[in-house]
Amino acid sequence: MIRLHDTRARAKRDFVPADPKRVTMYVCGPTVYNRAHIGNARPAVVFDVLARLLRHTYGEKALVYARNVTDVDDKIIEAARAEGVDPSAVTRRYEDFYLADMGALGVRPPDLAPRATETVAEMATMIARLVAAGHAYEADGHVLFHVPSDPDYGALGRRDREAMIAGARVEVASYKKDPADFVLWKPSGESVIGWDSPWGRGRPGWHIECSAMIERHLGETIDIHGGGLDLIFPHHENELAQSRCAHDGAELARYWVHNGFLSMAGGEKMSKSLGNVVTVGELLDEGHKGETLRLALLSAHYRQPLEWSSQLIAQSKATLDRLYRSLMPPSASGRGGNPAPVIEALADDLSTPLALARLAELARLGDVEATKRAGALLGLLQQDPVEWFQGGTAPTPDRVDPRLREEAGTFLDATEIQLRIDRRADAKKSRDYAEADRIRADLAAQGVVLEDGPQGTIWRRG
RNA sequence: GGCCCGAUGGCGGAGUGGUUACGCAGAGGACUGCAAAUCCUUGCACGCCGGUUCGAUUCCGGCUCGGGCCUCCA
Repeated sequence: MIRLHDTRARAKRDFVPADPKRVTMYVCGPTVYNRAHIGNARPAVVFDVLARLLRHTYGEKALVYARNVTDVDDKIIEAARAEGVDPSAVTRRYEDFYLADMGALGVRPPDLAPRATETVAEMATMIARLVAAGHAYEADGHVLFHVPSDPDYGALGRRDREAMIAGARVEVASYKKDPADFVLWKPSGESVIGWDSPWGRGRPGWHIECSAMIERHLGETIDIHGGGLDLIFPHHENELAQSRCAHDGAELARYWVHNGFLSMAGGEKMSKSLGNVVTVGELLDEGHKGETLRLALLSAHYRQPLEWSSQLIAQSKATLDRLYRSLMPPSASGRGGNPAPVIEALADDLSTPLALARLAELARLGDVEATKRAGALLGLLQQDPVEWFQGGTAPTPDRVDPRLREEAGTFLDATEIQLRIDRRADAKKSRDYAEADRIRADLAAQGVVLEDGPQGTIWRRG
């Protein structure tokens, strides 16, 4: 039995899908106008683990997991204008980057990755339905959702109307009937991306995108809706209201799951507007492996804040070294093969810290089979251990930060390293320890660590 | 101002009404030409003040501190 913390109930609930043969999950994906930062990667990794757990529980084919791509948005329009290119050039580029970055973190592509621009017709249909039902109105070229028409509005974020209006940081547009009303459709000028509609040429508001994509690809009511904590209000609140009002009261999602934030040193939230972000691409270019970053993201429970630091990365690397070492002969005994303790930890609201502790225990026992199977649920430990320790490609000049280029020039390939190990073995045989130590220190300076074992010398990249 | 979340050792992070996981880092030992890795041993914590209780880190109340949201945000 899987238990999940449901934001609406503010409590852990037993997860019971509407149809165990077709479990549906939707997670808000990226707005593609720049590179993803490591904070953006947290939901992708967290819900990837949840998807793996659901597939393990209900069957590989039983889960339909959709993660959208928001490819029409004012920031995209701005970015395209600044570059003097078509918005689609911007969105295609950053969608590709996103998939590559997430792939590096071991995130499997979702079953569906619908784009907003390919779902505009469905959005218009849903908007028209809301207008006809009296939940939305046209004003000054816009179509707005009328919040007072929905008595249940505000249940997800647990806030009442007065609080929302009192706390509003944004000036209320004069054409709104009610200060809380939000945009479903907005007009596009001639030079701006737009679609023809009953309300004139325009483009969709942000919230309606997800509602329409969910309706089209997953249905009126889905099992799990996921995303970052900050999306609860207004994004998910609005999504929920639109969908429920367009679907005769049918709930949009049966469980709402939200991940907490990453912070930078000092505990401050990592965000683009604060400018304290580090992108996944930068971290990879610094030589950190995607799997290390993934483990770092999973080291805290998904609802807890996680402070991102170089120490966290270093510790994650050390942990993976230890885990991978347990998979190598001769420590590998391969007995048992039961990953249940890890799976049980994940089933309890995705407790990755407890799961990782139990994974370490399996590794310590030398239970290779169980360690690998449990690792698969977490998206870890699926490489060949030798590849983990010795893998790495010579950085090419265009990929490397200029500050690192000098070091990059000294990258040693496996053949060269073996040559030096052989030379050191000769030196040791003739008891020339000074020369042996010099070779070892020289390699260490270039990031290659030697270990003398009973089977001879093995090496790894530190 | 309103709403919400959190506070466990040097660090990360579980869990529990009574003996407080685990990992990293630290210390000592074994092993090693010396290291590294590994193994063994080991020190270190439940924000503050009350209450309930035989007993509270755990339950309740208050406080302090930190974080998030309040229509850009994962």
